[in-house]
Amino acid sequence: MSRYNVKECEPKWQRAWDEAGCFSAAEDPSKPKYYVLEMFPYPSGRIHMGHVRNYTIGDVIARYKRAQGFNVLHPMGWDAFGLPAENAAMEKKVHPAKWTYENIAVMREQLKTMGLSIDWAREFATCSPDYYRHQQRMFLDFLEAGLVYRKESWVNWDPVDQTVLANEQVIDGRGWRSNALVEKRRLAQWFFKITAVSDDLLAALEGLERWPEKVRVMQEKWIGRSRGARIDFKLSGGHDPLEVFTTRPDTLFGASFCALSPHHPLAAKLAADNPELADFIAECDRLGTSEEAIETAEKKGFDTGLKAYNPFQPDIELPVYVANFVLMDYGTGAIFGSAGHDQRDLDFARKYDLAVIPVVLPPDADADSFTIEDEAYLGPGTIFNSDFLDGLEVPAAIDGAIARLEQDGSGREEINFRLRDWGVSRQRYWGCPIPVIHCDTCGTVPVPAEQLPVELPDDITLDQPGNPLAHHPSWKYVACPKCGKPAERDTDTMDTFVDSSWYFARFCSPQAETPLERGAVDYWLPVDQYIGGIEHAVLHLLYSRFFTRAMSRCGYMALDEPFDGLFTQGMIGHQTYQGPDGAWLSPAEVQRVDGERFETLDGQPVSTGRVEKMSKSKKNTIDPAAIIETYGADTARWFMLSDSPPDRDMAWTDSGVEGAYHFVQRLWRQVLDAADHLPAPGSTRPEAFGPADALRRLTHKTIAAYTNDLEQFRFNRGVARIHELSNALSGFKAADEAGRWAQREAVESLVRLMAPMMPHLAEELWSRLGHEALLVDQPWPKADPVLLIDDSVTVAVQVGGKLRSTIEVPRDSEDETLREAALAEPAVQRAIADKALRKVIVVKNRIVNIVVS
RNA sequence: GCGGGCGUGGCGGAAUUGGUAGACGCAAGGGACUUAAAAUCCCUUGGGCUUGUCCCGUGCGGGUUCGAGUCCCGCCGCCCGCACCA
Repeated sequence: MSRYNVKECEPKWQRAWDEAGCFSAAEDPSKPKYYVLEMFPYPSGRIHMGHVRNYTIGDVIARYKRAQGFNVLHPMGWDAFGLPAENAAMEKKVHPAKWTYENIAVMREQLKTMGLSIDWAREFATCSPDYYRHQQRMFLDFLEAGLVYRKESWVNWDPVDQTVLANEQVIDGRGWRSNALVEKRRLAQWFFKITAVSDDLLAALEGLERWPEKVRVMQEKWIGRSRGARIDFKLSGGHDPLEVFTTRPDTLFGASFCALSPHHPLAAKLAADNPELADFIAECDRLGTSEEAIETAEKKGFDTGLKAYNPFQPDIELPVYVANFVLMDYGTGAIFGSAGHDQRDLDFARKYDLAVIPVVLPPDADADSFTIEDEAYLGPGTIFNSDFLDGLEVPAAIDGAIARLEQDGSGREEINFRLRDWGVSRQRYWGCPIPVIHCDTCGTVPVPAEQLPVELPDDITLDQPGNPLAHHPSWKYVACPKCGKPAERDTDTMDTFVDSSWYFARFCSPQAETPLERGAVDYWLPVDQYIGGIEHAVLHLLYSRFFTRAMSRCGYMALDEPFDGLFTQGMIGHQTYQGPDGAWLSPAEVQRVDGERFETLDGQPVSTGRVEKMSKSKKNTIDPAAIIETYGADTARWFMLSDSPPDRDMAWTDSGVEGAYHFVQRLWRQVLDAADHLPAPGSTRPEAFGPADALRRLTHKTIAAYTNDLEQFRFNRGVARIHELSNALSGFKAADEAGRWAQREAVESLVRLMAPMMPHLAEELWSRLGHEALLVDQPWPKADPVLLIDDSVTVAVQVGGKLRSTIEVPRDSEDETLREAALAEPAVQRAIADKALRKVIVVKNRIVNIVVS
């Protein structure tokens, strides 16, 4: 028996598709478009299993939509700027550009072996001046539109990577790449004004119906809108009033102190002639922002001696503290403490022996006896101890308090966001240069359009810490474009998340002389289906949403949301192995004998750990290139789609891959066996089908259900249906011409349906079935509705809710017929025995339940 | 602590959205073919026993219903995200 020759067939069909130009996309207003995009890869060196899963899912969708008649755009590119290139440059003494482009070359070839339906003519790398010059152009447009600005601010400084990080890039107080404890520094930085659209970014989340709920919730939390009031507290000692922000103005009558952030300007002012306070502030800074520090930090305060006066109770003196738990970058950097109804305020009040005045009475509590002990009361209730607010429910009291503050002129309603503007300056070489020039006379001057791109110099030295662009002997020295006097370029480069915030739009017209071509983006955008990892739920996906709005404001497009549908795939894990000494072992170093695992080299017993995300440190990675080399791309793709739902984490197993490979070979044999005696393609179908009807029904049911599975990303269910049809075919023997026709229909449908998942095998089988034209150009099969409905159905018969029998009856039999047939079953009679019939529930085509007493 | 998700055989997972629990696959066991192995094909496979179309069974305890993996209430466990946001 012949075997399917993967090594011959896969390259053969890849060439055939390529030569026929199957996947090159062009605008065609007469056809509905469909833009499928997977998150583009960082060129780290080799593709990994996460890529294989990501691009397999995307390719299934792209090929399926194409077969359905959509004009599909499915491009690929490289997120090519970033730190690893600089690190590699330092370690291996190779230029970041060389390292990056060599990696791209390797990964491009690896991706091509997967047989993806990609329009490679649109490929680009973000590190190319042909890409980043347009990014510089847009940066300047944003600057002009007021969406970019420069300011000095406290920033997150990563001492290992020697660069600034955006808030989004600080995870648990550590740099997202280096994992180093982040420090606070004050630097002049460029910012994208993402807060200008906070409200819209939040409100529009609701319209993203084809996004995972989880991602929308994460973005909602990140944007963090809260409604409250900004209130002026008069201060003693002739100071300006203290502004505080609160979401609970209803608790103002419970105020017992005020507290400032250690970074608050007033704190600094007071510290100037109060050394003890200065010491306290310094101590707060030392504690830092690390997770441990925050977790264990006790609430601490320093009494400034100042007094504050609540606008509703101007006669009561409130002490003013500087407190370590008050954040400078939220609200106004100052709070009032309402100890009864905020846990932090309560902890603080107990520690410094301040008043605790409850002002919200829980629904069933008694005003005379209600007290606060160790837990603040945060729930709903009625206001008391609060003058004009007494008797109001909390929401009404909030409104009432705000109204009174506005009336008095001592405060106003305010909406606050957690979201901060996006700091994009990075003190690194391998990124897009920020196209501005600093002139002593003219200040910050944009680089004139005709001087773009500001290109990175090639001759750099990476062996000293800090920014190579700043060290470069000549690069930064230029004449001011305005006055002509000597000036300096900005030596920072943009955060690489800027590069990935608009690449999806650039794919629409990758060769355009302008950043984007209006006709192309209007036709292709938004991306209809975006696919990638959940790890970008906030960062990349939020930045892209901002960028799309910013690009629209600057006239590049007329669109708010870049990604109509989003699918986040799960991670790929593998079992972990450890030797007797606890050292991690790679799967290749482990052998299985009689169900036990041993080290291949020395036969030492191996302990098997849980399935964990593939990582170099645990040595549980599998190189996809090796898998494709051995089994072929179709096997790898099929296994990726087989068992686990695509949004869930999955485990890579040898036996799973082998199972997929066996199925590839089985399909090959099955279709070839059948091909020999099937009627030729194009001959006429006999009138009567008779005995072959069951196969025809299954074929059409499979088409309908499988199509539905693909629409819903239920690939594992689809795979099972292919198995089912294949199983039915292997038990099928054609008795006559009609049978052979049904068989041909089943086989060809099987091949057409599996094509998005296993494109090479399907194409080969299609040609072996006698077809001249490429399968990839064949339309998606349509299910015949008549064949989806069975003539007879199996109805379950229960007695008292327990299954006792099943009956085979004509479809849509009358209730009475079902009832009688059910009662006639011997097993049913036995179950009823001498009990009285109470009632019989009949659900047409489904079930009969006989209730006895 | 807050928010979200999940809990079904040895394993990955199905279950028409309240109607025959365990589709499909993996693993395991048995058999056929073969001098043998590989490959392939066939059969068995949730647990139990009294082998009956019997009993039990979808994390645990209750409830609603003719009927619950699915809905409601209360627990337990795991995973993910956020975390001094006033």
